[in-house]
Amino acid sequence: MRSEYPEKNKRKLCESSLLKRKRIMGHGNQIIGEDADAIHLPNPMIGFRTLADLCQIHRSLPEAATGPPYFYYENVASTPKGVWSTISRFLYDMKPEFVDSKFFCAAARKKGYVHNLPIKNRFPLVPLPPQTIFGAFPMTRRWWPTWDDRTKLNCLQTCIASATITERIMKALKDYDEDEIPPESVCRYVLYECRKWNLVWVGKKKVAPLEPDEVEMLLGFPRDHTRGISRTDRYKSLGNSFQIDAVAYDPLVLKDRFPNGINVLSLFSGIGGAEIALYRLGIPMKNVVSVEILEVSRNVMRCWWEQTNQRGNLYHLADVQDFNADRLEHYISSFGGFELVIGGSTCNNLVSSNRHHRDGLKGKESSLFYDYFRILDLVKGIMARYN
DNA sequence: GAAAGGATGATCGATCAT
DNA sequence: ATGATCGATCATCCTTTC
Repeated sequence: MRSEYPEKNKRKLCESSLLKRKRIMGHGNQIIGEDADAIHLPNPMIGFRTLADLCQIHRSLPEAATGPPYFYYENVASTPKGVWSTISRFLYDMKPEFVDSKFFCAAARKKGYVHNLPIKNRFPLVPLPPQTIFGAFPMTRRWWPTWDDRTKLNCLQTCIASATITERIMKALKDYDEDEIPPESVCRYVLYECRKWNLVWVGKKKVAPLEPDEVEMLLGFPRDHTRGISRTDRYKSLGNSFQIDAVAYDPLVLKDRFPNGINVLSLFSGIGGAEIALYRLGIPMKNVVSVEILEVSRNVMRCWWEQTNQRGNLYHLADVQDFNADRLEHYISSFGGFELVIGGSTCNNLVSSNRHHRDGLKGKESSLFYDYFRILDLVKGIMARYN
């Protein structure tokens, strides 16, 4: 059992290291020294919950971070050193909230969120999705060996295991009876591959990767949300998206605040995770300006928008880099501003699974974070003028 | 061409052993 | 305290198949 103390100590550590960073920062916001950008990931990764929700305390926001608009930014928790402190510095010195979706569903997904939403009185979406592998896939229980102790899946990625991997596993197990525990080296090998590729037991000594519709379910999307596009694109777009239940935990507070609905600026929308979260929370969307570079993903979201008979307007744009002040002025003057700016920028150059270009925020795709900031800051500026 | 298959380490933190 | 080991990870690139 872990006491409360380590968590608090970590917070203090985190705060003091931020202070240290500020002291060390030279002119022009250049950071000098290694210790400067240390943001520690919490363990367990349950965000501000222990302190805020249970104790009902209220966090104070830096002046520059307060809305309007509300904003919600997401990216992967584990990044090269210094990335989260840079993100935090740009986003008005707000401390990221790190949350693992395994506290909301049967699959892990460790993410960091920077947002200025109130953190009191947050509640999970009901009904809760299955919290364990057996809950999500009851049929696997029949085949699950006792020596595989997994109860949750790891992060759902953009690719699945090839047939050669699952066949190698089957071959490694073929000499052992079903009720026999194989030698330790065999178990280690099989478990290593199962964890790495998120394999589940679908037959006697047989493992398989998840199907696209199973990934949809784990991530909280409607069944067959991504049907109609290639299997490869389904895995890719799902692997790049939100876990709906983990995200929907946060904007519930908007429901009471804006009973008539909100205007949403959704950047890096993908297949519409943010919109689905708001929809499931029962927050009407009056106008959604959605920016997404991939046509397949835009089509998936538009399809969902039409099928669910959304009453609001959906405006789709392709490239965040083309989104300038004139365009924003146009939208803001035509429907009076955005209540929420939401999005998770591309993580390609941040994640460990990228062997070739893990270049941090300098990377070709991940540097689009700066466009998130640029656009958010433009919205703040324009809305301040209107008010 | 589009879709699928298959091979390809490194980083960073947590945990363990010394 | 300090080093060894373990464990997880919103992927890319080239080839093959259709």
